[in-house]
Amino acid sequence: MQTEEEILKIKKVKNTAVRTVVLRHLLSLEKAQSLKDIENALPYTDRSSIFRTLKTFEENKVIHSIEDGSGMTKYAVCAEGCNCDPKDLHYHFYCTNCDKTFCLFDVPIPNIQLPKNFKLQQANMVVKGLCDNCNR
Amino acid sequence: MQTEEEILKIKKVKNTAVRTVVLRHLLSLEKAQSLKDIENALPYTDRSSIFRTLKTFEENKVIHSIEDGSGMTKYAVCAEGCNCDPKDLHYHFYCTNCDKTFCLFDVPIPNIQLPKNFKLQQANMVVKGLCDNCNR
DNA sequence: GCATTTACCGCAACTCGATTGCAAAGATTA
DNA sequence: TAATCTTTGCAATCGAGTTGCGGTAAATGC
Ligand SMILES: [Mn+2]
Ligand SMILES: [Mn+2]
Ligand SMILES: [Zn+2]
Ligand SMILES: [Zn+2]
Repeated sequence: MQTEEEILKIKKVKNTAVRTVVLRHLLSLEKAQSLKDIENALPYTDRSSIFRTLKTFEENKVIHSIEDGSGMTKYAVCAEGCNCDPKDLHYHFYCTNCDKTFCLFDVPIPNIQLPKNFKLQQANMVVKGLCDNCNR
Repeated sequence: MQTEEEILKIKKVKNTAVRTVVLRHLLSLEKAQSLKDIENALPYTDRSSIFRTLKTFEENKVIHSIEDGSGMTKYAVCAEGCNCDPKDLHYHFYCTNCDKTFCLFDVPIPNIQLPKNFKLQQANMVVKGLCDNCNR
């Protein structure tokens, strides 16, 4: 597991206090976080600073965003070597019981046979249901 | 192709003026529509009435909603026989050039091998890229 | 080191899609 | 018809996201 500093260095994002604390927070949780989640967890850091940090992170592929249908965009740290290309596509799971959203890095995404002449650039794949913890 | 009246009858939704015109509008376009799209297209119908109509339609599986990442929820009429179950899952395509979002009913969704003890209920699968019209 | 430029941060205000309270109008039932 | 339930339109509100701006800090040039 890389440290915040290593990640920011690799992705060529300048290290600042806010960026370090936001990235550290995202790394510390397996669950994708919303802006509000982060804001609540880091009460001394301003919302707009967190917001701009997330934008910067996303532009530089430190994190990727997930639209899970909850009304709030969630953010998760990219896997090592991720370039946010089609090859880095993976499912996300949203648990309808515990509200947890996370990356399913280990579930293979099959080839998507788009209609003739369509070009794939990106995807937002959210699978919804019960996580192992809630399905008992 | 079923008429509005037939669809509402099958789905056991009472037929009203607003419902008929909203459903007719959705049926007339192949592209998924946002609340604002519909509002603009039906200037004499109130936004909140359209909003509540869409909620009613969704609850009764007349339509389904799509979070395409554009910031506005889009709505599309369910296919005949659709129950909004996992078996009715299909991809949606969002064209990053022309902003058109639509159902890919003909692209098969492969089995998703969720981790052990996870239960699939629903999914929001949005593939993004260039549609055939924009990819030239 | 010191002045200048650039980037980042915090605060407050604002945008805009979504949602709700409420009363009037319409439909259904007794 | 009278009572009841549903739908509709209007206005207000909510809330996630976004932006303007002035202050602070970091980087750059001399
Ligand atoms: Mn992910
Ligand atoms: Mn669809
Ligand atoms: Zn769960
Ligand atoms: Zn297009």
